[in-house]
Amino acid sequence: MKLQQLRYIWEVTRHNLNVSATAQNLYTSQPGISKQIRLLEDELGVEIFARSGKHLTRVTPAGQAIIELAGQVLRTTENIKQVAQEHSDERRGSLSVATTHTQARYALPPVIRAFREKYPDVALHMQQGTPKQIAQMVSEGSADFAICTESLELFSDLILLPCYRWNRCILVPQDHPLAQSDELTLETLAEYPLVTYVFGFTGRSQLDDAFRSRDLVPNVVLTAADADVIKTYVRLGMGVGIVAHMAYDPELDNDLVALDASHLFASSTTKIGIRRGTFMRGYMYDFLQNFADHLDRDTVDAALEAGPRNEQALFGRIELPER
Amino acid sequence: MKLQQLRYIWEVTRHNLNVSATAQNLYTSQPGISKQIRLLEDELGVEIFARSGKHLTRVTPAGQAIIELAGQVLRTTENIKQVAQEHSDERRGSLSVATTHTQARYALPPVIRAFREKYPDVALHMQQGTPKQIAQMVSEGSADFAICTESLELFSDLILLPCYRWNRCILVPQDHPLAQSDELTLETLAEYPLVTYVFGFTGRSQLDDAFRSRDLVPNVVLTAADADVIKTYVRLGMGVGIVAHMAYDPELDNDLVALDASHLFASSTTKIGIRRGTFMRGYMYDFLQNFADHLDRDTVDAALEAGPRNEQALFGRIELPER
DNA sequence: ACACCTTACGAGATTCGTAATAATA
DNA sequence: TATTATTACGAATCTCGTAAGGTGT
Repeated sequence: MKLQQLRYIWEVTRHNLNVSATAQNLYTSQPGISKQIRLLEDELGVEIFARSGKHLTRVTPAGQAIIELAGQVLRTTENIKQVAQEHSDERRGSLSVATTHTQARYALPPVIRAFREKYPDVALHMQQGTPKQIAQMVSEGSADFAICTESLELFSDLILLPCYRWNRCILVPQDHPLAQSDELTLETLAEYPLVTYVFGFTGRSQLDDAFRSRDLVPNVVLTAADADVIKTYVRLGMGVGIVAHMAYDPELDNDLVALDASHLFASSTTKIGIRRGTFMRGYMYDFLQNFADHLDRDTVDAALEAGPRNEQALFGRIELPER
Repeated sequence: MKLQQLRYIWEVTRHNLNVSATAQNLYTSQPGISKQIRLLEDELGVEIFARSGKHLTRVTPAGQAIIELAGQVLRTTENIKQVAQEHSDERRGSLSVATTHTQARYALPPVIRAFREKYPDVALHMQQGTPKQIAQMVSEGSADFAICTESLELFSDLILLPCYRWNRCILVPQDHPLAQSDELTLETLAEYPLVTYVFGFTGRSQLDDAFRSRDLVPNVVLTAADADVIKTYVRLGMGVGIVAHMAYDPELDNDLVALDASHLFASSTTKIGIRRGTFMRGYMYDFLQNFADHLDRDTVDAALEAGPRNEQALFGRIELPER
């Protein structure tokens, strides 16, 4: 059994059992991978992939379990490398952050700036995606941190660190009737065409819940994945925008009127997801605390050690900052 | 990074940093190991072992962490092999049981016999040792099950499955004054020279506790690791024997008188310790339930899944059999 | 002086890539 | 027919064991 063989079966599975595509992705040859997989199967005495003729069609039950364990092995070897690098040069390394537009655009810039200054030799990667995609990335090990508000709960191998709470504001052009209103209600909102986030993004579910609990059907005429697009269409008079409060910039957006909507919707919590068992570099702790001050090293370690879904016990008492 | 390199650093550590001894044990050459370790250190950019001249003197802090992770990797690869074998032939495999004399001699024989009959193609290994040694073996992965009464709690990576409760009896020659007594007390016992287990063996601590709680100092004139030795010296008139009840065989030991002592000492619990994360073969579940009927597959799985030291929650309500 | 690790070197095995072959959708 | 996995084979690499060389106790 070789580490490469384990990597191959893992990667082939990740590439929908397409050996050719896997080979290209790993900059090696199809026959090389094919052969190593064969050798591993021979050594173990089990078929990992079921073949029909010359195509891999599916993973056998044994393969299922083996690939799972192979993933564990690969992640642990990754940790070994991290440990080694931490001890050889704690200022060098890499950090891969997967996040959504909202975080990348409004919450992360100051954190990233400070991090770059303190750790100029850490290669920083940011990957943008939907909440599900970024959670998947971290779960697979292709990113270190997932930062978003939704979907992280779906992956049981992620540790969740709550960071801050936030709520929404209503955006309208200055000449809009609502611009003058001082007692905003859901009922009023429901009368206007709305422009807000796509489902699955940036606390959209909390928004729907609020309307539903009053038996209202909001008239959402346009949805977008980020606030910048939403603001554009609000400016075009397409409807009333509902965005995260932090997405309103009093200077850049001074052509729009922002009305606080904290009383209309339940607040959302932005969290950071980390793969259980990840080795934490020193600069990772630093990044976390910079993003949310209550996430000091001890708290994070405790969360990483804790069993599945123990966040409540750890964070139930902490007063999260409000944005 | 190669699996062999990880195995080498792990084994060298286990052999007190003696590369030569490790090489002999692994049937390979010293230079081979030396070189692979060097290569790994070069690749990782960290020294794993500290050297003074040409001797390995100790493990570096980085090495400490790396070796720990290497152990994880090796155990996971072991699990991969087990999974493969389970799927290729569920009747073939191996089972390594580490246990003490008392279990091996009095509790295990019927279980072993039944197991051998049902699984003739499973290679069965039994290793005898002190409770600490056998716990260590399982913790290191050189045995699957640790079966004993003491010391298992000391290893936090072991899952403990309580099996049965037992207590002691007093053994005396037929002409001994105590042979007639019908109301045995600790005070009486304390008047006679005693022969019993060595400290750290077979519930010895419960025995000491009982005397101490009455402010008595037992006159222990001889200690042994097993009941057979103890009985031998009881026969020689060396003193009054205190052994596990199951160690008295009415037929073979009919020259001795056994007096029940359950009312004098707290009962002890024999447990099975399994390394957390071990892949369980089908025949392993069978072995467990054969040894203790309440250890069915679901119960065992639940215990293996549970967090550290959750045994109380799982087994608190189960009435353990008494022997 | 002994035990031990490291370096040097050569034989054997392994991996990997190219080219050719076979099978499926 | 186009795509994809397997087989064949040769070149480069790597692993491993023997023998020699230093180093510390």
